Parts: sequence; C-alpha cells; structure tokens
Amino acid sequence: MPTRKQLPNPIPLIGLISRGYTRIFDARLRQFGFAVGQIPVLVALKGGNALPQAELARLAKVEQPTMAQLLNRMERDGIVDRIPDPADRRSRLISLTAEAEKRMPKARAIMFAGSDEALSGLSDAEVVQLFDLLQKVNANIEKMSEQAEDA
Amino acid sequence: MPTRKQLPNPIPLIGLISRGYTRIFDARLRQFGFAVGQIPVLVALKGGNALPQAELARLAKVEQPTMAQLLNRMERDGIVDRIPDPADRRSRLISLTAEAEKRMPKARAIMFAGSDEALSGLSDAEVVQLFDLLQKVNANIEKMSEQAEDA
DNA sequence: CGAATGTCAGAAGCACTGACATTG
DNA sequence: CCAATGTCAGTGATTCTGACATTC
Repeated sequence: MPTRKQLPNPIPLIGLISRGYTRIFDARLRQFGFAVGQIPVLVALKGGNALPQAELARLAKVEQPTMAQLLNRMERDGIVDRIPDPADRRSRLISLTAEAEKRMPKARAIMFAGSDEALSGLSDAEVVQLFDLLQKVNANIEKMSEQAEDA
Repeated sequence: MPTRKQLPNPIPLIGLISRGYTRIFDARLRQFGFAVGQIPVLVALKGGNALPQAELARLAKVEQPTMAQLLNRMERDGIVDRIPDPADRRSRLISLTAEAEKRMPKARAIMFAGSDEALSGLSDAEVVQLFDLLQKVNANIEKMSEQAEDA
C-alpha cells in the first residue's frame, strides 16, 4: 500500500483547532462558571438526569480518577451535587445543581453561536461532510485505541 | 441569520479526536523518546535549523513560558541543545541534538503510518477535502482569537 | 528609555497508573 | 471470592499570568 506522502495531512490541524477552540470557548464560558472540559458532563446530566461517576467517565472516555477530579472541581464550584444512591451503597448519583441548570440555557446559546462562528464560510453541505469525515477518522482512532489495549 | 440547530456539530468531534490521537501517538512515539507536544519544535528544527525560543513559541502558538518549559523537558531528555547566540547576547539558539536527529526518521515513519491508519477508508479526494475544510475552520478560530485579544 | 528575550514562581486544569476500602 | 464503585496518593505534561533581569 502506497503511503500518502504528497497528500496534505489533516491530523496536525485537528490538534491546532482543538487547542484554539478550547482557549476561546473557555474564555466565553467562564462568565457562566463553566468550562469546555465540563461539557460532556453537562450534556449527560441536562434536564435533571442523575448518573453515577463511573457512567460519566465512560461517556467522557476518561478514566475514573480523572472524572472524579473533574467532579470535585465542579462540586467545589457549585455545579454538581453528589447524592447517595439508595439502590447501591457504593455509589453516589451526580446531578446538576439548580444554579447550574439555570445558567445552562445561556451557556448553550453562547456555544451554538460560537460554533456557527467557527463554521462560518462553510455551506450546510460542507458542514455535514466535515462531520461525516471526522466521524470516520474518529472511528479509526477508536479502533487504534482498542488494538493498543489488547497488546 | 438562522442558526444551524438541525445540522450536526463537528466541533466536539474535533476535541474527541485530538485527545484520542494524542494518547495513541504519544504511546507510539515514546519508544523514540518523543511526544506529540514536541512535534512543532521537531519540525521547526529539523535538518540542523537553530532558532531562538521566542520564535518557536510563535510557531507553536503558545506563550513563551510554555515553550520554555517544553524546551526544559526536551533538554532534560537530550533532544535539544541551547547554544548562546553570538549575535544577540540575550538569546540562545535551540537546535536538535545529534541523538534526536538520528531518531527522527524512524519517528517520522511511525507518524506517517499512523496518519494513514487514522485516515483509512477515506479516498485521496476526501483527505484533501477534509484538509481544506479544517483549514477554513482554523482560519475562523484564529480570527476569533485575534478579536478576543483586541477586547 | 522602551522593546525584546528569557527566567522564575505560582497556579490551575487534565490525564494517567497503582493501591486500597467498601459494597454488590 | 470476584467484580464494580469509588477514593487516595503520586506523577507528568500543558498552559497560563505576573514579576523580574538582561540586553538590544
């Protein structure tokens, strides 16, 4: 199989965009007390959902201690509560505080507007295509990840 | 201007891929003593180039102390040297050690093969298109970044 | 003197591994 | 007993801001 030496390599661009995006959106979310790293948790708990920490770690694709640390910060900042799970005494269910739930809509609006800004100049069809191509890349990355675990 | 509520949002995917990519490629590069975060520096210094720290910070789009810390680690690991700049006594020129230069070709091959793997299933035309779309997004992000600085 | 180059100190967020207690 | 849930301790890389010395 020939390698793609003469083709442009999109991979480094992805890291560059990711860092720039995180910097900008962290600055914009800060006024609401949120941060980009918290988004998977916020989405999972939106609308009164209550989930155990292990489930959140799986959703965010990070290890449990990593999620525990994130939740510690979020608890410290009044974003989440940890309530003992009556059905499983090892576990505590994580949910958003009323305060956080109240601030979510405006933060979501900021995020939507920011995404539009980041995608400006792309047609609807191009946005869909970008999404599809990135999904394929992500599937490949996940496959590579699993293979690394087996080894 | 209508918002893109019903369109898929590629932005979160970019962060996901970036983290997965960094995890996998860090593991693969470790055997050569390199890391993903070092790539901008390695590319800039390839082939005997010698640059001051401030220039490297500009290229990698990070602040100077961030670059200084990265270079400290790379110096500790025997990847770069800092040699006093005869033309400017404030400055030291950064260059790759012979050891690092020797290990570069194999590391580059690993990176190329990994990129191919991450892009497998995409046609050449799709790779080009992905690259073009990401470049547009990156340009938008950089514009947003500059506007944030003005404010 | 003002600007550039770099260092140092401090802080915060992110992510991991390994060891451990508790509970199902 | 084994597996799952979670915590604790330690480590490391990333990134920033602010203060400062040195030199151009």
